Amino acid sequence: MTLRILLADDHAMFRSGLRAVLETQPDLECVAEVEDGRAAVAETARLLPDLAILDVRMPKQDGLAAAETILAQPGNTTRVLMLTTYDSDEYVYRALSAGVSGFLLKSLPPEEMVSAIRVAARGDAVVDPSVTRRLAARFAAALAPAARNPDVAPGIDRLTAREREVLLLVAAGHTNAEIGARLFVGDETVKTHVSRILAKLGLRDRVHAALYAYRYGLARPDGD
Amino acid sequence: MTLRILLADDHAMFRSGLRAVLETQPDLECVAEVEDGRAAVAETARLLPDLAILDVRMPKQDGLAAAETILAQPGNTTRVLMLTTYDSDEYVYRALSAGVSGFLLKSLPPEEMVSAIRVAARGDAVVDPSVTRRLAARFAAALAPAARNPDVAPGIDRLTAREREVLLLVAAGHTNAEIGARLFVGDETVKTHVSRILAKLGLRDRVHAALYAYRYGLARPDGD
DNA sequence: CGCGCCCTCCCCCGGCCGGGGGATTCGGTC
DNA sequence: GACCGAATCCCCCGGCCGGGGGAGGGCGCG
Repeated sequence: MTLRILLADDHAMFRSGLRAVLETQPDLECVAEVEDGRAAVAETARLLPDLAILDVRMPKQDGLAAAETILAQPGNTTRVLMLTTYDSDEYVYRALSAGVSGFLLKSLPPEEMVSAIRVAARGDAVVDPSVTRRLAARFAAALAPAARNPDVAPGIDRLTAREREVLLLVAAGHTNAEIGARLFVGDETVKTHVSRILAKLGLRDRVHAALYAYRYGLARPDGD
Repeated sequence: MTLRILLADDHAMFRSGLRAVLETQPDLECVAEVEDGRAAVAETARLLPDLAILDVRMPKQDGLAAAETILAQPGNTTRVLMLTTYDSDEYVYRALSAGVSGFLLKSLPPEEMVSAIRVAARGDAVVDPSVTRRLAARFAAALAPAARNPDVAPGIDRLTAREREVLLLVAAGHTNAEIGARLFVGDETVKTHVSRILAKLGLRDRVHAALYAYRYGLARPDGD
């Protein structure tokens, strides 16, 4: 089974270079090359590739916006790998929020690029080490205040780790299908999680679940 | 300049295997081997290695606690690489909060282990793809609100007084029928109001309407 | 008066949601 | 090995929800 890949970058030189790298691998097939974000979205919808490799900077629509559009499609199965020349905090946060499967620098050696593509295609995520470092620091900083939160949410300890994860996504306003796509599981599974959450916390529906999360500071309304 | 490394794992077999891998690299030197967390902390303090490779599960004190102790030392210069057999969310969060430079599965191929060691030693971070995936999901759900901007509710002025009233009740978690009962109108009427609210504000469903209300301070999660 | 806006109610319909089952796999525990 | 919890996926079904219509009545304004 070959991996069908879409390539989006405004530099023809870079595209052909990457394409050449892909062609060294018999199981990787480049099904489309586009040079702007809008075309990336359109071609992804048309060809349904397994993976879309998007440059952050592109004309008409940048790669971040394109990634958000693609990953927000109901029933989307295309994973997204973001590429950038220089890393930047905002880009990373926005990309991860959108649910991309990878965030890499263009300076990555070809063989590592290939392995990253395979990782992303199977649903795992790969982030450049220099980016991971700051991500980890940010994560640690944001986790510290959460640890010393006074008002403890009643019954939250009865939830499993996965259920808490789903609860936050519900609170962010996502549908079951979207949550499934973001967590790389079926929407049926998400339904089960949501049902258990509601039962364990004694809540009526997902709106109340969202209120619960906000009331006890587990989530913020502006954190989509 | 050689990298001085401390190895902590309770399985002698694994230690010798990893040590053998390290010895294939002229610039990597294993300065100590220990089999429990307490010894890892003590030897790190004594030998001041550049890198400590800690298994999560160890007798006396686990790798997480050891990492926290080591990294919390004032003036510490030893980076920490965590290893685990099976990944688990809590482990990762706790490890990253402590400030480790890497979190890898023991199943990692030797050559990748070596490259990860170099990444960690230079201060960047490396996280196993399967772990990164869930980390990204968690990040998207919980951390994104870090970069936010408060505003005046856009489009709120386009709502009629009645619609604003309904919006608050939706945000409080009421169903259309409940809102109808409270306002002494039919639930059909409430449906119309809700539809207009969603259309005017460009929102998708009542959950997003609730988020909108909280985000712009129109309502509070604890104010029913 | 005619017009527009708001509130109210109604019908159809497709889709998401939540409850009720059940099933499997995988770890961990006893 | 037996048992249990967690996570994943599956089916059925009734109900709420949201979109797209339509259709009255009240109220203010030119």
